[in-house]
Amino acid sequence: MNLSSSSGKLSRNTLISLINKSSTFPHLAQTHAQLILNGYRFDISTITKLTQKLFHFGHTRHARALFFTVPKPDIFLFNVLVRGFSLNDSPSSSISLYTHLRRNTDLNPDNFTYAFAVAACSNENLLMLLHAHSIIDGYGDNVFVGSALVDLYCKFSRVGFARKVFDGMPERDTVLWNTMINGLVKNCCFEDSIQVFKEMVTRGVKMDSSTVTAVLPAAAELQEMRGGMGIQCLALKFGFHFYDYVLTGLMSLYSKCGDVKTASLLFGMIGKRDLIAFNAMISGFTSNGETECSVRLFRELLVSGEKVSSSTIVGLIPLHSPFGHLHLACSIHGFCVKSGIILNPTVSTAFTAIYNKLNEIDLARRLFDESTEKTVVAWNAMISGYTQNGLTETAISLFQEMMKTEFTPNAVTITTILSACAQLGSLSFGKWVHQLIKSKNIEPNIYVSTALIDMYAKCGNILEAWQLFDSMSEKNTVTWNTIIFGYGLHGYGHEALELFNEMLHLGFNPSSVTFLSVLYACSHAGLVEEGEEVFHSMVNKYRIEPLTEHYACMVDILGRSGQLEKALGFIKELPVEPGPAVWGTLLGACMIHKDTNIARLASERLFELDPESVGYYVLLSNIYSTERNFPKAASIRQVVKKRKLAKSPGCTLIEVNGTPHVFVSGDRSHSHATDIYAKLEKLTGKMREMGYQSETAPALHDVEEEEKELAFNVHSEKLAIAFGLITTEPGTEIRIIKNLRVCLDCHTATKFISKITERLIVVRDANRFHHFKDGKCSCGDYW
DNA sequence: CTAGGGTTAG
Repeated sequence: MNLSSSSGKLSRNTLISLINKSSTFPHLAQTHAQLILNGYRFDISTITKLTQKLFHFGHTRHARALFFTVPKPDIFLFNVLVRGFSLNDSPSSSISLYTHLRRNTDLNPDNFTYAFAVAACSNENLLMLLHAHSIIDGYGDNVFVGSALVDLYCKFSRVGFARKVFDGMPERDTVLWNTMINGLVKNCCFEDSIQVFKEMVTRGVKMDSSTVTAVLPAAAELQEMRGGMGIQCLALKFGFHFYDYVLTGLMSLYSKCGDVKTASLLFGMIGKRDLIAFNAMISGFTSNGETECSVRLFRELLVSGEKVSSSTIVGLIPLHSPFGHLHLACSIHGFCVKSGIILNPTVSTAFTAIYNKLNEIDLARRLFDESTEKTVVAWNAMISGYTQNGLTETAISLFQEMMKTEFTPNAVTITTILSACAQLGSLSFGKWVHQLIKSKNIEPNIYVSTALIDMYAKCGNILEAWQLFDSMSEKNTVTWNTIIFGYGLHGYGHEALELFNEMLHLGFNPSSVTFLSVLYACSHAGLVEEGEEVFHSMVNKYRIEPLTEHYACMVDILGRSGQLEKALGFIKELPVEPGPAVWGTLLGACMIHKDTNIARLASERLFELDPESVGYYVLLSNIYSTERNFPKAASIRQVVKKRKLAKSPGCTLIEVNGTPHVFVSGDRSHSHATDIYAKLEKLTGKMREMGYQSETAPALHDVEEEEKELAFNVHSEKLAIAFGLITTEPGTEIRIIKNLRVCLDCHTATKFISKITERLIVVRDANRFHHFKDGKCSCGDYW
């Protein structure tokens, strides 16, 4: 059509319709010319429409120029401009225009102005200022303004403010509810978002598919299948059309909750599957162990020519599969390198984590060292890798290296390092970390507190552990498990049982580990009936299937109390094949009660099941020694020698003024060696006067003394105690850590020493804690 | 609507 040739005047409506129909910028420019020719260049409604369309085509500069030709713009035109700038990546222009409007015109901003200007805020202060203005001008109650405020406060992570605005609104429409739910989800307040959603449903507010799309990720994140299905049912009831977005959200929910079957069904229903849908499905398959499916889907994605994102890669890494996926992880890694996919910190950390889980620490470390862009998360992954693999010293030194960088440890770092600390038993370092938490203002969340409790318990300070536990406002099952285990570790069986009952009373769900901790506590305190009762309730009431560890604990409880036949009967009736842990426990019990027949039976099974382990050989040879069958005992030791099975040497650690000192059996290398031996000699004299005799009976457990001739050697434990006595003030408590179990002689000797020197001596051996005080030990000679 | 690191376990 040729507009310029038309002779008659065009009406305003015709022009507006022409503007609306313009599909390209040149077309629109032509319409603009028509508009001028027809005398509408100052007609504000026509100009406004034109401005809107200009913004639509992204011609911000033209729109701005046009605006300044209008002599007396009205508030509507201003609003279009404020909105237009902010939609076209120029939110600062929106704000300047708003300022101009307030300062230089007589116009009053309206609800649209505020809604649009709020959306253009680039920082929190500005937002608050506009919030205040809107209230002053009487638009504080407007839903449009309210929605914008809620949205922006959430974007600046000010969930509390957003919530205040939301709660204060006298009327709320669907968009406002959606905005609130969406904002909460984006800020990881999943419970709250579901709460708001439920309130919305209860109040009968009309939902739409955006509501569903917004709330589904929260259900998925909480792995709340029931909640998620409720949402789905509601959506069905309200008869929504299941848009691809909703389907993707639902699929992702099922995928995260482990129902990949339903997820893949939904995946098939999605009309146009985008990358996000693929990623969710791939990661669902992977975390469910169906790695072939995820790889297949990944191939499909590659073939379709779609781009692959870093989420795709992270979703492919079989982080949650148990073991044996090293090959897969390596090939995905190889694929990334080959196809030039940049390992961003997230992807790189995911690889580090899987290598750590597969005990491929060196591979993980190489990746960590190579990554140019380290993050706190990467440091944490590496430190936790060392901790999980028992390399506690390396973990701590890497942590110290991190402290020298610009990275500050966060709650996760602290949790990990506390776990390392607990393994190591270093109370002084643990206390230092505790101080660090306070001084660096690290968020004392449940992980940190639980790790602290564990650290104090394992480093010997059960009182501090209890006080921390007692002061915690929020506890979970793991927290309870930790304190129960701690009490068991220190031999306080009755207290552990009391805590267990309190936990149940408060409605916490006991886990498999809970029962392990309780049974463990029973075995350390000789609570046979209680142990049997707990085991029974675990199986029959709580329907928790016992693991080998639970069985071993039961064997320990029965065996220690002398009911060896009963223990053997228990083993024979096990529904599973008993492993070395079970037989080993029985063997240990035989040692205490000197039952050579059952011991022989147990050790035969052990030599079959676990020929590499030395401890059992030592135990059996000790049993023969008890029977004074020395040739047999010696021949067993020969087997150990022949097979070059090394037994870890006994050593003991003591910290004095924060410095660790390590002693081995018969150690003379220490700079204070002369003083230490002199002190021991003096003590032994006093002990003899009080009735002490060296215990000649063989060691009960896997202790230091291996050969008869080593009997002259002083065990590392006594050396450490003597050193502690001469280097600390009288009355100071002495804490030592042994890598093996305490032998009978040392146990008796330590009791005497605690009496003579009036010291509290706390010993952590390979198995538990002993508190020696006034000639008695907290274990009641039952260990 | 998709993605990385953390606490308990004879």
